Amino acid sequence: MTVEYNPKQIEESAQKKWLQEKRFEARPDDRQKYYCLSMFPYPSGKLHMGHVRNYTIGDVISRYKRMNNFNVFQPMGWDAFGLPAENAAISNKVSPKEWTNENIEHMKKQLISLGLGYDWSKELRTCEPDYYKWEQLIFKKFYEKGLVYKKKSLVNWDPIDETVLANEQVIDGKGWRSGAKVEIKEIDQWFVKITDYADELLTSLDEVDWPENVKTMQKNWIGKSYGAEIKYLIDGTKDYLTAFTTRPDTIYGVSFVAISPNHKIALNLAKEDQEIESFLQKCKEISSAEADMAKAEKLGIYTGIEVIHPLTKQKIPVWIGNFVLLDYGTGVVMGVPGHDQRDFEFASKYNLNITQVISADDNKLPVINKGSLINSDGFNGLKSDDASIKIINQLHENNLGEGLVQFRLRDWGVSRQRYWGCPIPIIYENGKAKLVEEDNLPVKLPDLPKNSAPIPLSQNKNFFELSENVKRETDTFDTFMDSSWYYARFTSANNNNEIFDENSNYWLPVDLYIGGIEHAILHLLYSRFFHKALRDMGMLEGNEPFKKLLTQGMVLKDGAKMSKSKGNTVDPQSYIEKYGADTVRLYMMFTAPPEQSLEWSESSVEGASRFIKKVWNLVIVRKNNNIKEPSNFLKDELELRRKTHDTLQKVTNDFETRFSFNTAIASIMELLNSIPEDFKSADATDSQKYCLNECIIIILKTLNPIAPHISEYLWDHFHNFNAKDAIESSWPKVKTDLLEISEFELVVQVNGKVRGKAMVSIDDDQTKIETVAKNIENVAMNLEGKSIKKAIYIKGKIINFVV
RNA sequence: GGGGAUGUGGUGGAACUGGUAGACACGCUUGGCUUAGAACCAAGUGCCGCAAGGCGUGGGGGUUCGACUCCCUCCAUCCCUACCA
Repeated sequence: MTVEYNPKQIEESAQKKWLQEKRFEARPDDRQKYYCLSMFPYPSGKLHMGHVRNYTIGDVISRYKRMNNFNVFQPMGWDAFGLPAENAAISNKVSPKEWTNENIEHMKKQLISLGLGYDWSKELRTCEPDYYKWEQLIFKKFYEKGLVYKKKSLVNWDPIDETVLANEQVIDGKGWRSGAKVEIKEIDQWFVKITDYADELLTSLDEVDWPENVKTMQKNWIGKSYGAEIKYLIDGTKDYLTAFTTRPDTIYGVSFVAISPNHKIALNLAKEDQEIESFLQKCKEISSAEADMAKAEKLGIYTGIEVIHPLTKQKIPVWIGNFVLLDYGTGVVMGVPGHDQRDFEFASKYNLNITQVISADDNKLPVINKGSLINSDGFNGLKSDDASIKIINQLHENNLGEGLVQFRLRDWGVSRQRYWGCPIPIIYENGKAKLVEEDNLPVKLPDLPKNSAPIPLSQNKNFFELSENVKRETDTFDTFMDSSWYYARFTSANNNNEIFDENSNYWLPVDLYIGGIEHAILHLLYSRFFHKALRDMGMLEGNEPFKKLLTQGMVLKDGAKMSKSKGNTVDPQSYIEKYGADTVRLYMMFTAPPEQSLEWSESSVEGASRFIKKVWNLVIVRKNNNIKEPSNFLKDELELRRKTHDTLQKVTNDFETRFSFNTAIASIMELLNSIPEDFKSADATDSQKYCLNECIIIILKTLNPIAPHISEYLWDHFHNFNAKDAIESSWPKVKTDLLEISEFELVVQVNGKVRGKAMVSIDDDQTKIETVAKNIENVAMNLEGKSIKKAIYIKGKIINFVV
């Protein structure tokens, strides 16, 4: 009579036990530390599949490391400020605070029910004054270090709702709620000088163990380029337009200069010229998102202004182009239609000159690649790179330009005109910005009146008006500020006197950071910047926050990201209830490798559940009777032992070097399938029982990080609650002497096609192998009447006859 | 537009260093058990073909004794693009 598997009961009691015995609460000790961090969630209401996947990966690795005697720290918290809380407040009439805290309580229960081994004593919520007080302090230190400044910048403005819209709230140029045509508006905002660290953010990527693709994305985002700033005298004035270019070698091909619609000159012209005014209006209709701007049709208008080419002294028209960004470089570009795709299209459209100044094999314009110069008086025949240097030198001599390093990276605008965020700790005395004194931190976010929609701080007089001449800043921080340093605060989470402490130096850096690939650039870049700035202010040690990075792919359904708008979401909760957390965890880890996207499949969950039940049925009916190791084993016994240790070796390797959990699980399944029936029967011999016990122990141990509840339960059961070691410690060791093989299956190919197989000894030399291979009937048939040119033998694998 | 990925049976995926393509699982088919179904167990399952055999890793080309793997080129899908987190 077997006992039925009841996941709910087993899992709840295990989770209760772990919390009671504080199994996952970490403190510094003598062991090697391992800080394993998964990106904390936005508390949107309930866990989604992406969370389940992310956190399962983190927990599996944490538990594996714990079994290998690491001192593991795995905390969890909440990225609790942000836009969705305000949206919920408007539609559900609950305060963002209540909504957020209720969500957190619910999601925390869900995380616990997944069996995730977090140190909840270090839990953080970014919306708590205890947390953001320190964020305000960091801002203060940034300010004092000169890393903060205010400047005008562009936002999406909804004229009906009178609010600033996020890019995602702008749909087809209209506000998502009001439907009003969105306007681009310029307002004064706080910026953090991340560009001061541009070079180091680039070079210290070499210090981290991150996926190459993420490093490449960051490098390209920072975008260090070498080029020149070239001055074009505005005809009839003494003023210059300065353009940055990475291709000074193409300067003789310049046929127009384009300025941004937000450039001072454009704005001035618009005051007097109706046509330009309406053109600028039109430009404002495109959302400020880069992707939208890039997709928009390239449009321009002639300004009537001409500039003097610095070398040829010819007159060149100045255009306003909707593709020129004010924030990048100088807001002015030189148009070289012969050698730039976008300039080529623009020039073709408006009938501007197109001159070829770089030669190419087929001379089909535009020629994007570098080459030799032509039509460039005095520089003809030079190679591009060489010519660039000489041209820069000549410009420099004439005070018309100079070589320059330019970054694509822009300073970080941290101001948000919203309620549910961390207040920026600034006071204006007679309009002059002043930091809030440290003793007066935190500047608390005011509560809202009951049942009130969120009121921006700028409309909350009680908050901002301290006296007639003294007002508070009413912008709140970008939520990326909140998430840029939480990894460090976890290490000192309960210290109310200091932002960081000696525990921080023990735990940091994060040994493994796990999160979605969608954060590959912004969040990771901001956190790296914070770490470096905090280091330079003496608050943290080390150059980089995250030593190793694992970017997990997304969970898809029907080939698309799960989202409410597409209506293709799958709620993990029902699966946890139906199958248990162990099955959900196993499914998540089995279905795809961590880095790849995972296509949700209902029926595959059944498969995971079936395997869990098979393990249950195997172990629940037997006990480890401490059978002594026999002196001799029969062939099939040795075979099972070999398979057992082979599996252990494979799983260890998959965990340790590849994070390849799907293949690890596949090999555990294979091991379970390979147990001979008679080993499991009631009249099995002691020696068979010994081998089966060994196999069960390895299965339970290797399964423990993935399915911790059932494996721990069965472990205790199997050992009569009297095991020598706890399952959650001591990863088993491979008995390598069991793995040696004396013969293998040789694959025989003729001209690369498989024609036969034979068992041969691993020690046979090539001559002997050839003889055996030629004697295989099908091989002989294929060799008949042909002469063998050569035979290639790869030891332990294959022989290929070339005929 | 720019940047980064991915593409293998009906499905998710495996093949780690250029050496048997399709491990493991889902699904499906047949059989067993059952009054019936569910569950479970056994066998089969890349495609074409009665078979011998041939074809086959997004398309086309190349390197190699040998290519899912390396090179060139084209196509499709996904992520990021600075105010979603």
